[in-house]
Formats: sequence, C-alpha cells, structure tokens
Amino acid sequence: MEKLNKARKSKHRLTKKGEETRDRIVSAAAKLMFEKGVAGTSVEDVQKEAQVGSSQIYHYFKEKRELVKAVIIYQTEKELTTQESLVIQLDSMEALKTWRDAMVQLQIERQCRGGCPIGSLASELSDIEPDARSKLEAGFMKWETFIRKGLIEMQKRGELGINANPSELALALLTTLQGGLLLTQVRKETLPLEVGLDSMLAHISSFII
Amino acid sequence: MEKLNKARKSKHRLTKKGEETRDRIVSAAAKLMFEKGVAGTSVEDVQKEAQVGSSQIYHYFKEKRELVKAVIIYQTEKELTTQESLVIQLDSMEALKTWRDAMVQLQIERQCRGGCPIGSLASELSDIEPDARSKLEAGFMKWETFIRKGLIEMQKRGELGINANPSELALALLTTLQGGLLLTQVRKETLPLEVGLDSMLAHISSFII
DNA sequence: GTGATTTTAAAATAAGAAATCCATAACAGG
DNA sequence: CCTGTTATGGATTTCTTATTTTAAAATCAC
Repeated sequence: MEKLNKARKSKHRLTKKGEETRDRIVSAAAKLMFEKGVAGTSVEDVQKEAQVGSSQIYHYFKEKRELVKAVIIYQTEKELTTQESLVIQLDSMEALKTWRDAMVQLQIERQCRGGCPIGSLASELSDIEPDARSKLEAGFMKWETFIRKGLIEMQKRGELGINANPSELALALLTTLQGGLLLTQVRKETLPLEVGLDSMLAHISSFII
Repeated sequence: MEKLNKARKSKHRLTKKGEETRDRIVSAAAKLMFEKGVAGTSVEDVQKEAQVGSSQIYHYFKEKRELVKAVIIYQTEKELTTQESLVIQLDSMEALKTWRDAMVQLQIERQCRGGCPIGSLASELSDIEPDARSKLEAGFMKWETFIRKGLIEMQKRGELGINANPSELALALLTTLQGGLLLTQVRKETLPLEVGLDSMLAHISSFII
C-alpha cells in the first residue's frame, strides 16, 4: 500500500496533501464498491464518503472508469496484504487449516456481506471492461502465486508427494475459495465456504506423505 | 419453462399474446443481463432487444426490479433444464466426468463470457436486493439437490463409501463449479474450471469403493 | 357483435448520475 | 516573498435512464 513516486504520468505530480486526498477517494470508493457494486456506487456517493467535492474526484481521475481501475489495484494489494497477515506462508497442512479458519472467520465478521473484494469486481467487470479484466486477472495471479509458493515449499521439504502438482492445486484451491465466498454471500452462512475448502484441503492432504 | 395459469395475481390475467410478449421481454432481459449485468442493462436496451415499447414493459412489470426477479426465475429454471439435458443423473463417476466435460465445453462455446447465469446475478444482487437474494438462494438449492441426488444414488448402490457425505460433496462440487466459472470468465480460459472440477472429482472418487 | 378488458404506440416527465466550469485557496521551488 | 503549479468548493451542464401519461388498437367473454 506504499507508493514510489516513479515519475507520475509525466504531467501532474501530486503533493503530499494531494496524495492523501487521492488515497481517501480510492479507499472510500473501494469500500462502497465492495458493498454496493461498481454500478451501484455513484460518484456522488464517493464524494460524501470521502468528504470531497466532485472537482477533486475529477482532478485525480479522468473519469469514473479510472477511479474503478485504481480501486482494483487498491483491493488487489490490500487482499494480498490481508492474506500474508493471516499466514506467512501456506507451507504446511497446519498453515492451510489456519488459513481456512481465518477465511471463514473473516466472512463471519463481515456477516457474509460482499463476497470476495476482488471476485465481486471480477464478476461485474470482466466482460465489459477489458482494461479492468486484465488488472483483475493479474491480481488473481498474484494470489495464486502466493498459494503455490507454499505448496512448492511443502513439496521441496518432502511433505507433499512428487506426484502432486502445486500449480494445479493452488489454482483449484483459489477456485474453490472464490466459489465459497460467492455462495456464502448468497446464503448468508459460511457452510459452502467451509465445506468447499475442507474438501479441497482433504484432496491436497491426499498427497501428503 | 411452461406455465400453469393458476389464477394470476387476481387482477390482470394475461391473454395468449400477452404471455408471449411477456416471455419475449423476460428472455431478452435475461440475455442482456447475462452479458452486461443487471445494472449494465437499461430498460431501453431490453425494449430494443425484445422489440417492444416501454409501455409494454411497464404493463407487465411494475418496475425494473420486478423484471429482474422474473429474470432470476427464468434463469434458474433454464439452468436446471440445461443441467438435466447434459446428464440425466449424476449417479456415477462416469456421469460426473461427462458432466464436467460438458460444463467446460459450454464455457468454450460461450468464449468464457458471462460466468454462471445464476452466479453472476448472485454476485451483483445478493447484498442489495434481499428479495432477489432469496430467489437466487432457492435456485442454488435446487441445483445442489440435483447433484446430491446423484451422489446419494451412488451411495445407495454401494459405489460410494458409507463414510462419504453426499450433501457436503454436492455443495463442495457446486462451490467449486461457481468459482471455476468466475475465474474462467476473468482469465478467458477454462483452466481454472477444469482444474477445480478435476480436483473435486478426484476427492469424490477417493470415496469410491 | 358489443362492451369491457387487455395490449400497444409514442411522447412527455422526472430523477439520477457523470462530467465540466470557474473561481479561489494552498502549496513548492526559486 | 513571488510565481507557477496543484488543490478545493460547489454550482452548472449534459446525459442517461427509469417511469408516467394519454390515447388508440386489438382481443376476449358473453
């Protein structure tokens, strides 16, 4: 969530205060779009939440679409941070179980609202905003890599059989997580997430030596 | 997709032609909302697609929200029909594999556009339209039941171990399917769906006797 | 056939949201 | 300080979209 000022798009470098305001807008937008969806969040809603005027929003973002792109980047980074804060590495069955519990707990705290911060953006935007789609794809890729690294580590250590395919298992786990978050959001209970992850973890543990 | 006229909401019974028009509106709306999302589909878009005027839409539906509800019911019924046309029952590993292949094939034909017809509605509406949410929940329930029935059948026949829990496996499979459809939509390739379903089928087959 | 009801057409209204403007204030670098 | 750039306030315009209205045409039940 930091930011290296590597020469902002040529024009318009931001001052300290400007950066703060911009961040405030993005996180306000992220919050609202997570709760109400992108289309369900008007620029005016963002203004109120971030305590800014419309001129400010359009000063920092050419159009709403640009703001949405910033939100995607913000959410992607934030999710990765969250993941890493839950478990340093997913490199043991124990770590995987801890992570599973933490994900379930998170949904409980959220009262099953909002599904996945990235997934819901993906569902809404993938087919209508190519630009957004590729950013979301990249976000998922990073997430997948985080999971895969842990599994590869397990395999290196000899915990996971050589016949296991960490790349596939990581993708499958992420896939089930996404489905679980979606169904949890619809049903307003964590059962689908629990059952989905448990099944996938059982599958992974079938490769444990 | 048929309709028994069990005394339409007291007032306003529909004539044959009226029913046709109504159906045309719903299926046009369903198509567009699948492609562009609910918020991304204006009533005017629906008018053009269905070749009707706005007065017709508002004659059959009190407001857009009502139309959306009709779309949910339509898509739920349609999806169930599709599922049953792919495989009569999911009551053997072979049937499960056939089904898996068919789902992947379907996404290829759709060029990975649109994700799941029910899932994408769910993602967009669950948290903002309680009424829609419960209808979507019911839709998923039916789907889950369809899967569960097959697994129970397998267990009855002694193919599936007594230690397997058909309810959980069915829910887990549906969960992974949803995640797979979502990630497939984002990545524009069927790999997540394939890997997810394969892993879950492997897990199920671990209970095979 | 006829009178009531349902269906359709076209235009008008209303509401909401995106984007623009213009004036003013704050700031950074020389 | 002084000056050009960046930041802000908030009214205004421009668009898009939902919804209503009015009235004519088609259809149905008797």
